[in-house]
Formats: sequence, structure tokens, C-alpha cells
Amino acid sequence: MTGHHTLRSTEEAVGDRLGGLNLDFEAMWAVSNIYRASAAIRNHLEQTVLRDTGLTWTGFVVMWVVWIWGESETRHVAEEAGIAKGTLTGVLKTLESYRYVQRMPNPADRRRVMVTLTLSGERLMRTLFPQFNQEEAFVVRELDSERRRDLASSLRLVVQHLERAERA
Amino acid sequence: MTGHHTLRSTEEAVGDRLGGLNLDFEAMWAVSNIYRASAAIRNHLEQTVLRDTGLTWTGFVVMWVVWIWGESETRHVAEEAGIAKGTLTGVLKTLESYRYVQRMPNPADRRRVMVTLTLSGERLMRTLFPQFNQEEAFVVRELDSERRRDLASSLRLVVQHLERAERA
DNA sequence: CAACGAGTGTTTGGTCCCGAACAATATTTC
DNA sequence: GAAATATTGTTCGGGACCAAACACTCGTTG
Repeated sequence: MTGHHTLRSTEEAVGDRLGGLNLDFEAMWAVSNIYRASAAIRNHLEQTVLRDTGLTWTGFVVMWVVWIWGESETRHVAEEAGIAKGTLTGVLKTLESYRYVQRMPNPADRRRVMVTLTLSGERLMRTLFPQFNQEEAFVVRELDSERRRDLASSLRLVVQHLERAERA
Repeated sequence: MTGHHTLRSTEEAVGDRLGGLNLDFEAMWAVSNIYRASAAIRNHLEQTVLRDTGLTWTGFVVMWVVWIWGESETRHVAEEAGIAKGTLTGVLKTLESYRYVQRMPNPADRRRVMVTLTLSGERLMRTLFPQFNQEEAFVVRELDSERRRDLASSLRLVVQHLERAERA
């Protein structure tokens, strides 16, 4: 038992190390906790729901996007899933090998490629997504309804702010 | 201008597609916005601060951990950075090739390996981190002080809840 | 209608990333 | 103190990931 974690938290170590500097600590804790929470949640969902499906996190997200939006252009799927278009090509190759999605050329514009779920892909999402949502509920169990809504709305502000900044 | 984004948001599409199902939407929006915000922030920081340093996000996080904690065992660094120990081996190999970090065997226990920043690694963090913090402040600019603290504290609850669950 | 510019998805090269198998070392157990 | 067990970092295989280069297609402009 080394115990470094029980003795000193990261936030304490940061205070020791950076206490003298002129930094925006509120911003720092807000941002770093977003990242920590995101990693912890992803890890939790991978270990529980995705565990035995053979799907990776990104594979699931891509299928989720196609499921929600229906037949989609790859460009749209990549943006919605938050990955680069080159990455999507590889992910779709994997998902196609599982027969969960299908690529089809768009006859109206031969540059474009459409993506759809196969029947077994659709079936998978129908059984997987409720389990996924159940674990999402578990994740925020410690927050009451108001805190959940505040959390979502604060994060929406952050995302919108960054999207506006990116466009500029 | 395809405009699918201006016409229909993801949240609307989800409402259309999943409106009939018995799901915990509050949990869903809280969790999915954590993930979206995290990805947007990481992307923003990569594009601004890390842009011309040659450092990846993970490389930066690893150096940050070693900077904050001082000379550390790899096991500790991996956990703190939120990556697998096998991943850390590769990342350290990259950072060592840049001469930013250094590996040293622990004489007391020859299984263990200690990591330290080199002088140039230390110098890099001293100049990089204030810039990083400045962008963190930009990220949460739309939130007032109270919302920033609430955000951090809600996320801390989520992380702690998941850490407890993982141990069980 | 030819040439140019913009918009597609794919390929490529290098890194990240995990889980599992592994070799080396330390600790426990008898 | 020898054998069994546990711990630590590395290696390996396969997938994810991005930026940049690419090939192809469409729209526009002269």
C-alpha cells in the first residue's frame, strides 16, 4: 500500500506547486474536471455496456449517430461523432466488417457516400441503447434533477462558445 | 450550404427518434454534453496552445503530471494521466526522443522506473502552462464565477461516484 | 466547353490507445 | 529458504486518431 492517493489529491498537489502563480484556478478546475469526468464516464460505459459487444466507444457513437439521423452522408456523421473524416473511413470499414452498417454511393452526386444501419445494426442499437441510458442514469445518480439540468446547460454554453470561436 | 445543422439540432433529432421511449433524458443530456464539451475543449486547446509545440494532448498531460508531482513512478503517472500503463510506455518513448522527460531505474526496487522532466521539459511547461490556463479561462468565459464552481463541483461528484463504483 | 476552384471520401504516416501476454523482480507462504 | 503468488514495466496486435496529400467529381466562370 503506497497510499500516495489517499495522502494527497491532485488538487492539493496543484495548489502546492502552482499556488504562487497568477492563474485562473476556477477556470482550471472547471475545465480539468470536465476532462476527468468525460474520461471516467467513457471508461465506465466501455466496461459495462460495451464490454461484450465487440464495439469500441467510437464505433458505438458512429452507429448511434446513424441510428438517430437515419441514412446519412459520411461528412455529417464524422462531424456529429466528433472525429476526422479520415478516421471515419477506418471506423466504417470496421463496422462494415461486422455487418452493422452499409455504405452506398449517392447516385445524385458521385463524390458522396451514404451510410445506413443494417438490420442487425438496427437490432443491436435497439437493445444496446436502453442499457446505455440506464448507465448514464447511474453516472449522474449523485446529482439531483436541478443539478443535472444546470450541468447540461453550462456545458452547452461552453460548447456553443467554442463553436462560435472556431468559426471566426 | 447544406444547412442540416441550422435546420435541426442533434437534440431535436433525438427527441424525434426517441421521444416515445421510456428514457432518462436528463441523464442523457447531462452525460452527452460532458462528452461533447470535453471533445470541444481538447480540440480547442490542441489548435491553440499545442499547435506548434509538436506535443500531442496526451504528451502534454503526461508532462503536466510529472511537472505537478515531481519525479514519479510510471504507474502513478499513467493513473493520473488517465491512460493505460502500456500506452504510457509509448508516450514516454516519444517524449524521451524530444528530450523532454527522462527515465531512471529505481535502485530500491528494480521493477520500478522513475520519470522526471529534463531542463528543457521544465522550461517548456513554465512557458506553456500559463498559455494553457489562459485558454482554459477563455473556454469558460460564458459562465460566471458561481456557475464555474457549481460545474466543477457537480463533475467532482460524478467522478467520485464512479471511482467508488469501480472499486466495488 | 475548357479551365479553374471548391467539395467529396480515401489513403498514408506517425502517434495514441487498450487489453493481454510477457519477463523481471519483489513478497508471501510454508 | 524454496516455491508460489503478486507487482511492475515492456511488448505486441489491432483499432482509433489526425493532418496532409490524393484522386475524383461537381460547379462556376471566362
